Amino acid sequence: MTSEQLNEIYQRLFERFGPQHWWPGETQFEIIVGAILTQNTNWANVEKAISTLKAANLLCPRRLYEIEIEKLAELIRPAGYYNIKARRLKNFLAWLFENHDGQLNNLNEIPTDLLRRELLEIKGVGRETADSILLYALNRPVFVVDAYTARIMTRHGLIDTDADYEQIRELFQSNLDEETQLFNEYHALLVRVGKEFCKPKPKCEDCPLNRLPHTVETQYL
DNA sequence: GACCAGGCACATC
DNA sequence: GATGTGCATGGT
Repeated sequence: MTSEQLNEIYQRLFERFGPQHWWPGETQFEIIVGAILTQNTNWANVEKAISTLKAANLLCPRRLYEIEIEKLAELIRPAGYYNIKARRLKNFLAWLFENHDGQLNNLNEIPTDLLRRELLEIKGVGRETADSILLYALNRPVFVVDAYTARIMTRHGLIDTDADYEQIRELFQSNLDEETQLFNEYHALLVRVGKEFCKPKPKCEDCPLNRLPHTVETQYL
């Protein structure tokens, strides 16, 4: 897997789909909330929960920090796993208020690698959630790996089927220019093509990544 | 009705 | 370290 191949994949995706305008959220905090709510969950369901929070004027750190967890759980119900996700949102806010004065702006001074370690210590914030927050909410050049990324790359025979999260992230980060905008668009494009073509039971014939270098036959492994 | 969706923590071996 | 399981809603 070379830097040229990774850049070619990006070019093909961008030419086919164009800019994806990620993350679909208006504020830093909305992006963070979305990153937690979308864990193993369809984005359409997350949008319902976000709309409810927005309508209740709760999409701000202070008010979400102060609301009772039971009320929060009920409000985010459409996003699924609502009890556990309410706890995870509370865990993030506890960290923000107890360590950084409740101000997202205070995170700007922290080096990316240190901030990533801090985020990963929050119960309910794993690698993908932490990296999504870093890239899309905090504009740090961190490549986000998700289920689509891994599935696309393995199905094309471009990485080992047993490659773990950090190995896949390393592959992208070390072979691409370390630019926030490139990582942003690249991940969004992988999700875009993954939703349409790289499903568990795929219909890959018209995928723009077809024969790069895989063949249609190898996709059905 | 089965399957899937932009994960994660925890138990167990 | 690898593998299995609970968490839950809504769309196809």
